[in-house]
Amino acid sequence: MGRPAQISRPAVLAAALEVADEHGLDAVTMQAVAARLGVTAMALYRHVRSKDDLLDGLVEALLTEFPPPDPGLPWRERLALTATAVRASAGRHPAVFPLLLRRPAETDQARRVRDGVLAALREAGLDDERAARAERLISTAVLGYAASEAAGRFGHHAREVRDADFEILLDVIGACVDPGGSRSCRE
Amino acid sequence: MGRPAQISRPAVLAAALEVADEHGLDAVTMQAVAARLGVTAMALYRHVRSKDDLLDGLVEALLTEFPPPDPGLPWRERLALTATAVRASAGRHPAVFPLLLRRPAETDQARRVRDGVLAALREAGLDDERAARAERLISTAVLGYAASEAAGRFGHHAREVRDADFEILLDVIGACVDPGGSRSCRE
DNA sequence: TGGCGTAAGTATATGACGTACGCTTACCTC
DNA sequence: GAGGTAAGCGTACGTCATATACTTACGCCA
Repeated sequence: MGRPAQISRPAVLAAALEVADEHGLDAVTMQAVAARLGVTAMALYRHVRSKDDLLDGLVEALLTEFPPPDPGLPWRERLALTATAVRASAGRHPAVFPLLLRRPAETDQARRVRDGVLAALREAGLDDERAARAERLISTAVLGYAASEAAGRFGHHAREVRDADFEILLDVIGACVDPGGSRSCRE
Repeated sequence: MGRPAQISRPAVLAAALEVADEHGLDAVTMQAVAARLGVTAMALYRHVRSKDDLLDGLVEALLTEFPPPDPGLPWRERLALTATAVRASAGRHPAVFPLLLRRPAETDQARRVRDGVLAALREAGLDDERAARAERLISTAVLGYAASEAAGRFGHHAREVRDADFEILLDVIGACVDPGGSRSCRE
């Protein structure tokens, strides 16, 4: 019952993401997002609780962008694919990405990604505690790298340099987890 | 000549840091900082160019908090001390710290810290290019860890767990740079 | 002694922002 | 159609950063 909806929560989040991508995070105002949807700012409040809720939703939307890696692949490849997907997401949405590091990350999508990483680590032979620890460190390093890159902390460096940096980061992570690595994070 | 100053740029930054520590980054408004100093908001503009300049100053102030490690110490210890100091700074000022990852970090203090790390890495035997690369990865990992911890991304974990995580991070970094480490970031 | 220049702080105003509250609109079900 | 109800709107308020112009309080020079 009631009047038919012109907008929806996903539409609000999509519009907000567009605004952020085009004009930066500061340009994400209730009025700007509403204008893009052809409604008034107050109309958004039927679909998001507050501006903070909208920003949380943006983070969630970002994490939904990349699919989980094929579970048939070996663990190391799954880790690399996930990390690369995260980095690519940061590249597509540099303005929004830093929010990932500031917010609790206890949403459904965040859990989905984390569980995938945990599964890969357990497959690599780590017990629950060590896998949890490794996941924390790995996601911190990857998020930190992606956020730094998105924020332009490496901005004066060419793309190839940053790609090489990231490869090394993946190598170190892999070597650290791999049972064959001599100085691993497994002891 | 002119009227004697009641406030100064350092005083403004100190007041802003207090506000941030006590009530969070969002509470750092020109009015709140000014009120703490007993002046009007506009008086601050004699000492900071804009609110952004004030926030940049906050980051700078944070980096000034810890002294450079004793140059007589071995490189590995210097790295660990710097990383630990950065982490401690994040612990003291969790609200401000995330700014470090969002801002260019091309200020004097940021350069001072970076140059210290670079010197340690060159002492470890890395050439200029590899040292620069290692510095980027190391500072990203350390900043990322400290920021995550400050933002509460590991919040539900006990202090000892986080301390142990950080130790492992330092170990991995050390092993990666050390000439003796088998899978190092030096090749 | 007194005015002048000048830098510090104030007063006031503006426009953008987030959001509370109450109203209108447009659909659904009887 | 009449009523219920959810969606979107109009209006209003308080807060924010900041521009502009004013006032205050000092050192200097006559």
